[in-house]
Amino acid sequence: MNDKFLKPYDPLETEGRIYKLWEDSGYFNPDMCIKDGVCEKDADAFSIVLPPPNVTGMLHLGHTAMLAIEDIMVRYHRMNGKRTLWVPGTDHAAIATQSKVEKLLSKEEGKRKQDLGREEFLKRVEKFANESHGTIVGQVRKIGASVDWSREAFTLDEKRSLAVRTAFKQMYDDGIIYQGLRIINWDPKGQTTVSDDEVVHQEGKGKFYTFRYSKDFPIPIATTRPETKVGDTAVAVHPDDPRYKEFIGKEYDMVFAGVPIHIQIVGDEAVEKEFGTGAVGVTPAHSAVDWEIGQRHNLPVVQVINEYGKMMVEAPELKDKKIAEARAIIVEWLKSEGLLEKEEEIPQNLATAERTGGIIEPLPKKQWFVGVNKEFTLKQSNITGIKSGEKTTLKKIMKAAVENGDTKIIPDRFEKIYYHWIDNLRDWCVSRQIWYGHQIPVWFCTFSKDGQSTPMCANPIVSIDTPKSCPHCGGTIEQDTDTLDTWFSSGLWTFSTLGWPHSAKATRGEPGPENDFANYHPTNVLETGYDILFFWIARMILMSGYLLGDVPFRTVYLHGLVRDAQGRKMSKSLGNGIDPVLMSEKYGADAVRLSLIIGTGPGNDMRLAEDKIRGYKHFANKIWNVARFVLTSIEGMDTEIAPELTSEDEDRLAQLENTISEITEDIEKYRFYLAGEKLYHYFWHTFADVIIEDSKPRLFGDDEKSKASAQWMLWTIFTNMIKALHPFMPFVTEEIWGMLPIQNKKLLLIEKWPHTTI
RNA sequence: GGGCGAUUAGCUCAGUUGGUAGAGCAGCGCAUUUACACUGCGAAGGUCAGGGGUUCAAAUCCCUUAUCGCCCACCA
Repeated sequence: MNDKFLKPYDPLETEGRIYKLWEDSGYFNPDMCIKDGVCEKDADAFSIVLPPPNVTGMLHLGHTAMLAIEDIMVRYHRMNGKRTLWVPGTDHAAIATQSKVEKLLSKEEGKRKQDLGREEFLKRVEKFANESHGTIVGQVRKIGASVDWSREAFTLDEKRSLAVRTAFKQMYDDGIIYQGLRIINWDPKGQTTVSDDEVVHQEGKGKFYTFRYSKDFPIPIATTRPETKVGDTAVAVHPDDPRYKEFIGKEYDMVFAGVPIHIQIVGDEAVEKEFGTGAVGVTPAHSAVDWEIGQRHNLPVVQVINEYGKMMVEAPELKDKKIAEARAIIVEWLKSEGLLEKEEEIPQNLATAERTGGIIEPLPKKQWFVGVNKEFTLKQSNITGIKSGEKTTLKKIMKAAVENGDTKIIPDRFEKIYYHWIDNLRDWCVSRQIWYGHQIPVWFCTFSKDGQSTPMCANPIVSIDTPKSCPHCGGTIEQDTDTLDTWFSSGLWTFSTLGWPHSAKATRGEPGPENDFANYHPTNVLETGYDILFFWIARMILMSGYLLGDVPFRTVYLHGLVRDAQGRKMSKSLGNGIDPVLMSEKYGADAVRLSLIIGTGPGNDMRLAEDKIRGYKHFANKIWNVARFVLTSIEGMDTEIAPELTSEDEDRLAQLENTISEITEDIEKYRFYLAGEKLYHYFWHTFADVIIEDSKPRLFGDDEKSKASAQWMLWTIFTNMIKALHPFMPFVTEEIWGMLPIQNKKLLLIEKWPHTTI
């Protein structure tokens, strides 16, 4: 027996070595598995893409949980002879990464990105992203994830960039992507637009002021934002409101807080008679609702707040004042003029930008949008309920994909949440005024003179390849300086990682990366946290549905958030984060994995304390000690030929079969927490505590037949359990497997999953 | 305003299609020429948040109340 068994199991010494063994074998790559007969060329596929971690830093326990769950599925299916592919990668995470580097730049060098210029700044971001990438792949290895590194992708690399430009062009040509002027969410801190989903509402209190523009104005209005009222161009009332009906159509000129305003009274159904004064001061430039009222009544748009959150009116007392200052000045003015009728405190949600925390300012801006209600013809459709060649919309596709069961979401309550999101979905603003990301593949033809550029040709040039000059007039062209929302490129992830658009016409069946798209798309499972259901999952269904007429994955498995022992979200500022790498080094990756699997169902948040991880370290050691005992007990036994078994041993093996078949079913039905718990419980409290203890007198007794039966029974249970435990605790099981006396042994990684007769 | 989830042992949580309540950690007692002290054995600990209903049978299904948490939403 190996001397190693004389000491307790040492994960630190073992894990790096074992991972290298796996990686060197090449069996994370399905092509290699086919080549060596681990699986058949025409075996069923099991494919999964790794949700690409952001290159903003390092992995946290949420990532570890994700890697553990996915690795369980992948190892299980690989052991079952499937053509198993797990594609790894990282996400450039546009805004998140850029703002991180901006912060570093300011902290370390006291510089702003403008001081460096776009090109130099982007070099810094790339350097940062590269370092972060190195950390991340190291962590992914440490956890034992059996991803195919030969297919690693990055959302901003050349191949993915081609996919992005191809998708953009097709959407533009179909009229789905358009440029439009409307109210967008402006983040003054990040100096960019953000999408509706990137706005986070924070509960707070606000003041609700009721006032009149002037003594002579007939209708009082109410607002939480007095500073925007200098941009009002109308007052809207309900058309049936007896109090105000008679004023509809009238116009007034006044000077409000030193700013001349022109107000017309309009009747609009959107106004609620019962709320406030029953009249709305309409500010088309600084409120999405008011913008729509403005559209309906052809109201002028007067912008009074700029991109820096400062007033842009001429009145000297307000000019260049910050929003908060302007508000105070205007409230003071209202008071001094005797125009303020009421001031109350009300609960109010503050809209902030997800990444920078900046307070969102609604502003009118010309941006690029993906139209979710725009009709187009879906040429080829595999989506149930949508026929090939039928006219449809992105919204309909997204809904049909889940409603008709082409994609299932686990737990299913999230399907309802998903539908609700789609029902409320508005056009997706995809352009960002940041530097890091996929630059929009649109060029404008301009004529430059004296530093002034004027547009020449009316239509922009949208192209996959960079055009040299304007194809219409031969003039010089400039690329749109904006970049795309990071979720645009992540939306393509399931197929951009598999070679689309190049390998879209590849031959099914022939192994090799050039045929990945045909061989592995749609993917089987997408496993990720429920917090990115809208950001990512919905966008993937959108992109895949539109570009391929297919779903991106058959099943979505959502895991919960990992919280600390007190139930708080782990964060740097709280200092309560548990570092997965540190934990792996202390207790072993197997223990960390198991602690994140057991005791947590899909979609539920979990609390994790270090004690739990320690508990599973003990389990790894228990497996180790059982291995030692079994190896000692079977010395001299023939592991090839079964002896005659006692009926008790037959029963024990039947119980093993039964347990494994339950575990198999649990894994198939995505109940990993149950499978893990059953493995743990059976191995420790049935096998070790009862079966092994009972076998001791027989092993050391004189009855040779009973001894042989006991040996065979112990050996059979042990080897099958090592296999069944492997997806959950890959390192310790592979290490033990390597020391077992078995003829023509392969890596446990590619051993067959224990099949049951049941 | 709408929707969702949670409430089970001191703590953290499981409990699959309803069939006598389970684990880890903590704690208590016992055991050291034992494969394993990163151990074993044993005991203790729960009117499954409250109330009502369906059922032969409810932690599980239905209704309701409470508390906590989350998500969505253009009440100015």
